[in-house]
Amino acid sequence: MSQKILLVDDEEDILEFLSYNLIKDGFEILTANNGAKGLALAKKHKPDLVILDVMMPEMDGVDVCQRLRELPELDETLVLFLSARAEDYSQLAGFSAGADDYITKPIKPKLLISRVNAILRRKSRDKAVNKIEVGGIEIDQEKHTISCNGEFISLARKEFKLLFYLMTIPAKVFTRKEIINEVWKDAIVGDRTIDVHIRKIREKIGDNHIKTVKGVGYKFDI
Amino acid sequence: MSQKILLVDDEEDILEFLSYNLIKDGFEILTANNGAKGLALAKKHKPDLVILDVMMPEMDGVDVCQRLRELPELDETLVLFLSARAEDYSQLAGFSAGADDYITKPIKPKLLISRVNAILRRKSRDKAVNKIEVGGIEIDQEKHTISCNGEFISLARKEFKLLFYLMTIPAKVFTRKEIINEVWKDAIVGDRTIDVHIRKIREKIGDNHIKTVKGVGYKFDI
DNA sequence: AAAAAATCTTAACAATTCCTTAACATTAGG
DNA sequence: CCTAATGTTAAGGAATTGTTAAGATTTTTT
Repeated sequence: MSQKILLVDDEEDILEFLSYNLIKDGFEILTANNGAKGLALAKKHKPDLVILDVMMPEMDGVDVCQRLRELPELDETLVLFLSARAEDYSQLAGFSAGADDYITKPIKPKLLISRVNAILRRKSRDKAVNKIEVGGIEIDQEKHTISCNGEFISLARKEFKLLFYLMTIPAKVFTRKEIINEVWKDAIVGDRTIDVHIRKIREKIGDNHIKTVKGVGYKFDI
Repeated sequence: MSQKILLVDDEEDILEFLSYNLIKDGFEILTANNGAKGLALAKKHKPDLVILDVMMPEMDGVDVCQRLRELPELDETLVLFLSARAEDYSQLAGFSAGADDYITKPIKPKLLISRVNAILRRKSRDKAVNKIEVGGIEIDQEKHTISCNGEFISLARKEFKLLFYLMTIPAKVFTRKEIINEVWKDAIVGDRTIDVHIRKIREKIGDNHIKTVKGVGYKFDI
């Protein structure tokens, strides 16, 4: 499974140069020659990493990064800045905009590749924590999968989020309020909505794992 | 009641950046730009959490943490390290010095906030009284279960509330009035209602634990 | 961009569990 | 032994959750 990288730079030369080097190293590459296009591509393809030039006309790298960070669906995406020199502005502004790393031009291929690899490796390591296994059921947030005694089951987004939340503290009863706050951060939904999702999860993983505590909430148990 | 966080870092930029993000999330913030000041502030204000930069001139984060841990009045205080990279040194030394968590730079606001919330939530959960064990019977409010010699028994909501209340002070006789006030805060109910619930609890956990004190009330005993 | 598919939410109704009560039985304590 | 307090039981009603299908919404495919 190769990793997707989005390159955003206004200079075509640099795009080509970066693409060439990264493709050679086995990455899947998307490119955009301005910030707006970059944002659109990021939304669509959810790359693992975005490499952003700080200096671009109209929407600069820092702007793009800030906009990216506002999108909840891209909270897994990493950002690496390219800055003309190691100056204060780009480092600090980029940093507080949520950059994960930066490299300075002129770009040396070897350094670029090793930096990109390092940052992506770090990501996958941080995420390794997001695996929970309880009583024969394993849920993996990174891969977005559950396996039930070795058999893989596909859950929809909300179903997954709900089950994952219940599994974070096995046997704890989560109140409907807690569930709504965590799983439906964005919207306001009726009470029956939770039930329906619980039902679907039970349909898929079996009735014995999610228990109803009437008047209180639900819990995941063996 | 907002929670207090003390930030200790020699870089003013980072202090500002962290302050900004944490204040936005409703925390009360104290800052210090070196280890000694940090220690002094910690003693004075007893923050809930101290966020420590590992790398600081003179007294580094690990030192500060060790000194903090020697102060009995701060045994409730949690420590989170900031380390430049995820290197072995900072992780290992930090944890053996008594750190509760660490995050690596560059710091992402969302990750920081969620880590901080997680760690403080963990603290308040551990502290809350939600488990009582008396004479082989354990009642767990979080899990909403009672286990009687290792065997789990399910209680309905009112039954649970009533038993939990009686168990809060073992051997104390609770009057009917007290029970009504605590368990039936909302509604007005007849006297027989209590009896019926007591009966159901006895049916489930055995007759030997809840004793009737005629004319006064009930008590939980071994 | 349109169409198709998958997902999410809701509303209505069904099923279940829980709570309360009333009526009557039993018991403890004077 | 008498009486007030508590125990017991079953039944109805209340509250909560389960289920289903249909209409929105979102995502994916064409």
